[in-house]
Amino acid sequence: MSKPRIESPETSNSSGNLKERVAALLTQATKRYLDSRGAPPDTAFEIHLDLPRNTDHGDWAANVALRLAKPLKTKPIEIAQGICNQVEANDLIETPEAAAPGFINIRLAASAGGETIESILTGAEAWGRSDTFTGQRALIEFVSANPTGPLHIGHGRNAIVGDCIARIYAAAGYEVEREYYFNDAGVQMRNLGLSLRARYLEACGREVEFPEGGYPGDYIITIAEKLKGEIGEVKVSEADEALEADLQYFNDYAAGINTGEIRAGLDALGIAFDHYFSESSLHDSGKVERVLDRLANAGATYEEDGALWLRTTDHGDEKDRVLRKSDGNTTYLTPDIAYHEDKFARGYDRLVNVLGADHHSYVVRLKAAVRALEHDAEKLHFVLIQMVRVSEGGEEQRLGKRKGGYTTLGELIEELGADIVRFFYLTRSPGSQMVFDLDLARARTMDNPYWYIQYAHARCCSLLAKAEATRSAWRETTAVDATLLGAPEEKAVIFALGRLPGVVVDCAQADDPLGLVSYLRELATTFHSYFSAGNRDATLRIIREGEGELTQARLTLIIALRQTIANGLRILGLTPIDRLESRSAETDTTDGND
RNA sequence: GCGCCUGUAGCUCAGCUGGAUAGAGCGCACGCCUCCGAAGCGUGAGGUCGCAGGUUCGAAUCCUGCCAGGCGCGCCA
Repeated sequence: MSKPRIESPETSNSSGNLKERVAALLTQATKRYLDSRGAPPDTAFEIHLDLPRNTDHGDWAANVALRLAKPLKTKPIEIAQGICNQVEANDLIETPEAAAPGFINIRLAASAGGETIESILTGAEAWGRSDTFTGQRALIEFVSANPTGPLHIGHGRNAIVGDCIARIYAAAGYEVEREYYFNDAGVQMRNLGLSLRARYLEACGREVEFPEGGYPGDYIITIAEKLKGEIGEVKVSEADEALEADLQYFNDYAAGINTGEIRAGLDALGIAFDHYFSESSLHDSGKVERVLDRLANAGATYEEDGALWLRTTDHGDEKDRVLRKSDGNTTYLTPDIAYHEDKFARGYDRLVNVLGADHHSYVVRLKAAVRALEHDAEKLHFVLIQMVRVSEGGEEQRLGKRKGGYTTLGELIEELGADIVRFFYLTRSPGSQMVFDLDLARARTMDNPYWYIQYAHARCCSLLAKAEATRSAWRETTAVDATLLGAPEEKAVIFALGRLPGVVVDCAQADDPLGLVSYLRELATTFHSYFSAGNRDATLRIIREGEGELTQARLTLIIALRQTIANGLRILGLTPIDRLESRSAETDTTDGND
């Protein structure tokens, strides 16, 4: 049962999301058109608004008429014309035009531009947020790396994408919680303890064989040295019965340090979790056993070869999966099922799991288990994060935790700063493999899209400061005479501003922040273009001496623009910059080649 | 062998719930600062959307089969 949507006329959604309002107008018109020609009342249609490439085609184009041509057995252009005729008088859009082969082209009315700016200024920090998903709760599980070592650049991508999805969900109205899951009961943690034990003994001058499946990275040696510095050379028993107790000690010590580093890294990125959920708690509380019972009662399991199997093939898997091995231990899958049983019991409307693409086979398995438990698997979304490589000086390095040396997330943040790291991770779709271009990320030049967007924001600040400093009289207001903003460049800016709430909702539905990043780049381009138009044509300059009302209107537009860029950046977790440092300060080329 | 992801301009990538001449950034070639920051803007060259079929009024987008790259295929996690 989905909860009813809460209608709240005070949020920016109802007043600010032009796209939704235009779609509503067309929906009404289409219904009236269908009625007028006696079509069956259940005739299905959908209003889909596209951004046309060609500005002659207006601000939006709808293709309903083309889609209705077949069911109505009518020429699409006739349907388009019919729908256009049914659009009721309004102050939002100009009269729509039917265009061959059957598009409906929509152009915003000039007054809608004024409305957009007013929505932004009255919305202020809330502009861009909407109530589309208000009343719904979402749980975003991400990172979930075990504390067996520092976070690497792959985890970084997961962390940033997960956090941004959470932020975008929140902006689209969801009540969001972030969760980090630890597999702290498995062999990975045991291997960590064994690894530290070996390194500690080495540090004490003993010759030991490094454990199979252990973690060879240098960071374990560092931890071992730290440990030795604290406790000195303590006798470590080699007797089997003593090993487990020792191991627990080494394990806890290493996990403690690694966890601290992981949290510090996430903290540096501005990522905070609402819950840290541990696998061992599922065992302790009996939830693992309970979910096995539930699955058995549902008839989804069977015994074979001394093991307990789950019939995942009933739900599209290629083979059934073992839940409990013949040695009596559960597989890693079982506590994960219990974990998701727990998530569903907590009553979320949407569950998002952000995980590495190398775990994709897990998706079918887990969804099968969720279905077997009779939960709505549609609520469970997976975002698969593809591999990250780093390129520097034209060379690529491939990174793997088990191979030892690699770039950690911490090193990346230290060198570039949290915001640039965050931004660069977002410039590719999560499902595409990405090459993190270190040279470009370092560059404080026009090539770097991060600075390009920040420059647009800084330029707005600079203009407003200039207006303050000169005698151009203007006042902060939420009202604007949009008829003064009729230049094509101005209309382009206004229209672009109005898209923010819709972009955010689209990103939420796609579980992909890239659309918002692209939007901000386009918005920056639109503004830079407008600004530069003033260089060609002085009448388009924003601050015009002696033209108070015009300057007033243009500066109000700039305030709305600054607000929109700032809000877009903040939704992504980035901090808008008011003033860019002069470039000459860092012209000396630093070479890190020695 | 099977499954998932990817293949779009020289390079890195958008677009892929089908729509009007296929986009951006970088690189390349030109042009624009007595003037609100040129960290910018404008113009141009550059593409058989991996290949071959199919569905459709219409396919980069959907379906099928190939080809290439990545990842994963355990009573490991």
